[in-house]
Amino acid sequence: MSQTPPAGGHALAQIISDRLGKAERLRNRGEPPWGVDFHPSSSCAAAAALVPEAPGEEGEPLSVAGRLLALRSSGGIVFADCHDESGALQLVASREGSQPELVERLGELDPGDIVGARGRPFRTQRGEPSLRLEGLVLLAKALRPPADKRRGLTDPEQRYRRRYLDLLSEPGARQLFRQRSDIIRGLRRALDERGFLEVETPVLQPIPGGGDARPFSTHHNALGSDLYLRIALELYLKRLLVGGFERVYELGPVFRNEGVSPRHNPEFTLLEIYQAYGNLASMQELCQDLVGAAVRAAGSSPALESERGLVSLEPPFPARPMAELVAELTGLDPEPLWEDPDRFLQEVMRLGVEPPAQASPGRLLFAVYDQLVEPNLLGPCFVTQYPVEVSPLARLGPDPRFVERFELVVAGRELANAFSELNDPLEQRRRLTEQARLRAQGEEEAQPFDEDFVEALEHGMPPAGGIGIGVDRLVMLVTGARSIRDVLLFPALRPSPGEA
RNA sequence: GCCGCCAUGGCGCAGUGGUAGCGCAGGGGCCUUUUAAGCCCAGGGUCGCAGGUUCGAAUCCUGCUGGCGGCACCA
Repeated sequence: MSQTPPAGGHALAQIISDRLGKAERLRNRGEPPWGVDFHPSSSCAAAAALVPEAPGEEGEPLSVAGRLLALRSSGGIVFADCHDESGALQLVASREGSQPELVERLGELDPGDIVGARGRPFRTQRGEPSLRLEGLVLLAKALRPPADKRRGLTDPEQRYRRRYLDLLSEPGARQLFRQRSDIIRGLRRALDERGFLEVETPVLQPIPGGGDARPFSTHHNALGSDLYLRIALELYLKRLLVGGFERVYELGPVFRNEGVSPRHNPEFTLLEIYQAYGNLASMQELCQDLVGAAVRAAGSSPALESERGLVSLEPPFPARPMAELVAELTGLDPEPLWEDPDRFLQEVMRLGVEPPAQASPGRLLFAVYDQLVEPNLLGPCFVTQYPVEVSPLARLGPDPRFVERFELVVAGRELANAFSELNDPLEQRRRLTEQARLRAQGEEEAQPFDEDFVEALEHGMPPAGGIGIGVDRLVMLVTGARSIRDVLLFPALRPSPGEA
């Protein structure tokens, strides 16, 4: 390994080469730059708390481990900021207070290096909690420098592509992902307390059902069959209701072969819950409870600043039929138009709404709601009475044009989707047959027919309530994140040219 | 998939037609209490990629790649 920097080379190449040289010199001295064990007795934050108040006084010896993010050498004294997950502690080596060798060794380390340090806690003249070094061991030499110490990593591409650098240089990033974990744990705890069983169903499915979305496809070599990554959890969880489990949920990734945006990632985390002998009312209550659990777990206030304005997540959330919201917010009353689809279509187009391919009254109503009402609905609001045409898995309501379904809308976004589940196998067969017909006509998002699922219903599924919650969007809402990429550790990006 | 904006040393930025500059980081040196330490010295990029216009392009044009935002689809 050459120790001479390349003449006229790239700055980064020079840095790496220089650091490699340092690593090599350490190795030659019998100090391996990687792979040494070290077990700190204390976290940096805990050590800082043990520092005596009086200047000049020293505490009992202890050890910490972490990454050096700044080194300041001033002649015979060297300061280094050691960071671990808990916080930071300043390491100090001075000719009068430590072995001279330690001053030397600390001084030749680089920002980014991970070290183990032993010493006595004390306070510097300026009052900074510090550790007077009595021992120092390099645990991992960093060959590349950390991000800019002043500004951190501001290029969003780099933040997402090399998340570890973002986490390292932005304390807020780590905090956000800790909140995400807290929220997910809060949801699980709330469900566990209510007697729900967490299950795992296939990610690879022969028929990707339960939602309207285009799937990713793959192939199983040994089986010689095509498989799809699941777009929803619904049909397998309902099979479990047939099987006698009465309260089940699954929280995990689903995959949709669709566009990427600040609110969409091709893989995202979905929570689906099914409760035998539940209905729409029990799902509303559960939904409110879970949103509340998420807010509490995140340590957030129920009064949240969203892109659309201030939102209060204090229950209860009001419930409003879709047709009522449309009439109120667009002035278009769907009721008198229901028997006159042609006029309905005209009125819809007059509002500037892109009409659906199949212009039935229900689809027209949904189009107006979807394009004009939902995006402007601050909420929280349970939007109820969805047209049957757009809800092939939900039970009909008293008015057979509509199903017993709600979506929870907050700040113009769907946060949850719930039904009284359809358990009539004959009706389900008709609805899925209709979906298959639309699919054959080229509607790629219509649901494929799943004979095995219908057969399961023919064995008898108890009446049930079910709900799906977009976990990433819930996390965004309660943490105030603007982009879904901010709440996903490794969001979807195109492969960079170098790794394509 | 469509539209708009962006792309300069490791990081953050300036430079809108005459052959690139600043701060941080990195290298050498001074300094025993610093904490965005300070001071001195030297170094590093041909300006995302490929073409084109021009006597001459980081700077104008075209295409491509990547990112961001919006639309479409959806959660």
